Amino acid sequence: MNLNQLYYFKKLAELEHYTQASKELFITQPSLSGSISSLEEELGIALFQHHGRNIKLTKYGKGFYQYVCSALTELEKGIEKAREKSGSYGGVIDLGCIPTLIGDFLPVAINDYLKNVDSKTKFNIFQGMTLDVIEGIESEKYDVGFCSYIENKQNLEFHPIMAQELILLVNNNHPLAEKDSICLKELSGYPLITYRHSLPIGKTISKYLKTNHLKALYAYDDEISIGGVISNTDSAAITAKTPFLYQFSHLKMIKLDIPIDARLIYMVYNKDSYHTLHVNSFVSYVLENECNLPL
Amino acid sequence: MNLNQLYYFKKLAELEHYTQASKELFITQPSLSGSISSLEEELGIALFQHHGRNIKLTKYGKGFYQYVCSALTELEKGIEKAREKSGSYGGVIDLGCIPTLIGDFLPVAINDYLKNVDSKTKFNIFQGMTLDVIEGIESEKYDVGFCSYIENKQNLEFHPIMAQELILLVNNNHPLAEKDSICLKELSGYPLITYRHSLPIGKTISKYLKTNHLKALYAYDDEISIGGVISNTDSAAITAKTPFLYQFSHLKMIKLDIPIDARLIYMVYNKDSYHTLHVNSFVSYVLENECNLPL
DNA sequence: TAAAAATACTCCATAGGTATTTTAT
DNA sequence: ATAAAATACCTATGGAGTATTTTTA
Repeated sequence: MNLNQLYYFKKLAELEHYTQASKELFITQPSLSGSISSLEEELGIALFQHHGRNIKLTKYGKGFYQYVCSALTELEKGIEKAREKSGSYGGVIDLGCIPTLIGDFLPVAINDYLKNVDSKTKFNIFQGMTLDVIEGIESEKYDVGFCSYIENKQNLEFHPIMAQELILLVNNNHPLAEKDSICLKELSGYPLITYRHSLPIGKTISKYLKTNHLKALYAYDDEISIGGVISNTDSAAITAKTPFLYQFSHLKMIKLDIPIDARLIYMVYNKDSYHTLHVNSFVSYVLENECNLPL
Repeated sequence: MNLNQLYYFKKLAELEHYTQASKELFITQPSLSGSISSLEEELGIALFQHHGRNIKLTKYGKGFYQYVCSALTELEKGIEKAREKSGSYGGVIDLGCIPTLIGDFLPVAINDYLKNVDSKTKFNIFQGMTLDVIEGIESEKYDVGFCSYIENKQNLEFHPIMAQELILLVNNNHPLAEKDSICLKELSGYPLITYRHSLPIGKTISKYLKTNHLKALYAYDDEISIGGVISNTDSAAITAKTPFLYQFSHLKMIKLDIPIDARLIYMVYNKDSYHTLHVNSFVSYVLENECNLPL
């Protein structure tokens, strides 16, 4: 038995006419006849019967037809899914991304790619914390991730794509609100909040605070939470400068003496995973055109 | 693409080891390697990737695997169903049968066939009125039917297989209960019931009653209904003598002057339909061994 | 070095083609 | 006479084989 026999059988079952079916199948009538004969022989049962000079499906052919249809449909779905990942255009790319890039870097990168490289590519975007993104990359749920750096991941390839400036955030009533820039050591005595310590950015900030003997409340996951708190308390926050913060009025962003490359965001992918041409193409494009690194 | 490639892919996806898979598939490792390569090429996507000297399914291979599995499962179900109808033994035969033979003729015929010809045959028995049986034969729902004769069915082949004696049925209190045999014309004046006129047996009986200027209530579908009525009224009934009547006590069966072959029951099948070897074998067996006709 | 997969090539089975015959309208 | 399917025969593609090389643990 082979796949063509099944396609031939399906068509013949629908038309109940060898000559007609053979035309639609782009084979000759004797070829179709032989193909069906050998299928019937292999099954040990007549799928078609003669009614005068014409043919009709038998009871058994009708039964077999149902199974063949669903088998072929299922197979074709599989082929289509596989092909939509490849093909010369129109691939599918699954992206994992931390919140801070979702509204800013990522749509720009994707739009540029669609405009300049392949407008038929479909992007599935999943949002999550860095650890979620990394897990998705390792499990191959995502093709490419955008997140912080994580150590001891030999199978992952990290490429820095942008630096986020770390700033001091206060509301307009805060005693430091007058300043445009400030040193970390001047913060001593002011209540400070920042990201949860389990996040890479929390760890990074913690490093700078410790060398300056500063304490802080490490409790937040993202800039929106931090912005909300700062709007309504007299705490100050160390946070990444992102467009999310612009939604709050009455906030003041103050430059800090933290190196511009202290907080880097990376594009990451699994070195051991197979990637489609589309994925590779997107990765290359981002590396060459969308990186925004200091110096 | 061909079916073997799919079977090969499935096995390789499960074992993730070419040499091992090729053994289980009874082909050589290079053959398997080539087969999978061409499948990957046709799909335009890598289904497996290298991990050192071993291989692993890719994300895309995993997706494709799901579809291939269900397609192959579906196909195999179809093949199995088709083969179970044929095969050298163990076929399936669908029978339609009127109630009067269900408990008597049919189980005997089937048991004899299972004992003497093919013990692996499976019989699906469906009960219905003659017209239901005929409809099932015409629609190929049934392979073989047992029922009365119906006219103007050129595509159906009827073979008489038994005669049922038509008798007068009364209860023990009936004035005629003393008699062992009686002529139809002696029934004038007694209330009579019999089968519904829409049934073939009702038509047959009606013919004999009319030639003797007798009237009757044509209202019943089967012998059990008739037996029940006769047990509890002082009507008499013209009915077929069947084992169903033995469940009633206090009933008397009286011979009538109706020819023994007035009521014939037929085996019927569709001349235009394809029949498996098993069906043909059963039909022949019944004709040769289970017929019980007068003279 | 040994185990695994890929490559190079060879061969034959068979899918599909052409020409023709058989069957039924 | 004609339309439909089956049969007979032929050809060429490609599926599977053997022998060998490449890769990597």
